[in-house]
Amino acid sequence: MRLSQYFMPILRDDPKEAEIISHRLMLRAGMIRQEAAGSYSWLPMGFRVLKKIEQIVREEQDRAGAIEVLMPTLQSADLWKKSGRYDAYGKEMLRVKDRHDREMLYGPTNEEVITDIFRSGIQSYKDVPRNLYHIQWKFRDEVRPRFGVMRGREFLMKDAYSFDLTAEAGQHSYNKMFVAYLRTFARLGLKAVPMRADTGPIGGDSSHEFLVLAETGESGVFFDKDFHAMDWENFDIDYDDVGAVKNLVAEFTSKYAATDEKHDVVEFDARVAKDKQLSGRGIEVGHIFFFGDTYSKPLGCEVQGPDGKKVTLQSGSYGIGVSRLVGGIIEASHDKGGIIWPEAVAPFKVGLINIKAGDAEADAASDKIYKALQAKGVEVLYDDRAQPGGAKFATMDLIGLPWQVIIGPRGLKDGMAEVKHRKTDARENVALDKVVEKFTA
RNA sequence: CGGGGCGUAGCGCAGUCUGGUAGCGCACCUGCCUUGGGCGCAGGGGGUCGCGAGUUCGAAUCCCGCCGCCCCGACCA
Repeated sequence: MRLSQYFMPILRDDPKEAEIISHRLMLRAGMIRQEAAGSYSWLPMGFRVLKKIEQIVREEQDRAGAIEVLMPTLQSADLWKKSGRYDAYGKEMLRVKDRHDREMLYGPTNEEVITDIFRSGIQSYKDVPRNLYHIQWKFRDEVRPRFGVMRGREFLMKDAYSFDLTAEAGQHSYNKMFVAYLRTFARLGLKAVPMRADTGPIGGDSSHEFLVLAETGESGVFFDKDFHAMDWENFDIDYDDVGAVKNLVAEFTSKYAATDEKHDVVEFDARVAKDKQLSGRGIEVGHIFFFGDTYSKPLGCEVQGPDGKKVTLQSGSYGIGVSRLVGGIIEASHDKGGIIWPEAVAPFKVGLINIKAGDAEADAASDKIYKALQAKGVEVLYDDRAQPGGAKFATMDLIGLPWQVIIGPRGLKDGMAEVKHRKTDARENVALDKVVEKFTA
């Protein structure tokens, strides 16, 4: 993409409404635009990142055996009345009426709908286990939306729902999602620590929140320093190997980690040596629950078992805040100059800077590399505008593409381009005809 | 929902107390110059001053009502 033909409205000054860094940088980099409190339009740069995160989440759900569907944003109130949540949910649920005065709502979550869908599609114990998920916009009418996309009212969420014959089988479904989350966040370049979470009325310990450590997080967190020494990248595992999956979950739940809501000082002291006790703040990017028959029972989600008797299914639900992750990744990865995108989610891999746009030689060299990168399928944003070099560097640092290729008279006289790594600021002179292979190797 | 604050050009702000032709910086447009870290010179465009009603010869400014947005707290992917 040529920047001269793109839509990337960057701001030089910080918008005053944005307090936290990710919100400021997203606005300044022209990724989003606020439409109302907690409601944002996604501009091209932001949308590209959102789609990349969504795709990684999707791939890891698929790999774990979940099956993608798509449910509507507007739901009928009927199902919610059956489950008892229509009244229980309170003002956070946006309620609307259609032209026939029927009660509808903008889905804040989908347990009711999915359970109803699943119920009507299956009859036999042979039809389980299954895990259905979708990636859809949700609306929760938060009292106080804030922090940009980190706490919007409208947000993109992946929510998966598992159905099993027994609680024991359900636990395996839960464990698979746990592992899928470890894999997902690792691919996003994040270290998201699983922490025991409130299960509400269900009890047990089958609920975990995944928190990205960041100063601006909304939750206080307490955890064992040993978490940092664990292997957060290699999660190759056979999802059908019940024992192996269980062991991996056990490993990542063996050390103390809790949000301030669940923090137990006595237990912390007992399990973690003083010099290994860490505390800080975290951003909740995922939350998984196993809740048994809470929704299957009132909604009559049951199958006929091998013995001919009806069995109410056991369920869990598993959420990832996809739009929140965009902000979360920035919170975890930025510097004074701006955003530093992990390659997996960067809107473009390479930023090509033509320092002397308008100069025949610089234009020719830059155009050539641009076309060659495109031909090789390397995502490149080409700053071909006639602007002073300094402004281009500042812009490129702000939007945080992982690599910058800098073409200017200084290098051109030796037939060289400069390749800069945004994250480390490492610079390397590369012969013009070797630039492309640097990104295709 | 309690407390605090803000709404004036795309962004950041001054002007409001004390009513009198709507301003500054950045951004933008034109030309020249420049091009290795937000460059320089000259010229220029852009505003129902959040909305509505009032007071007044005259309202961004005063009065009344409404709306929107942000921050702190209590609640949440």
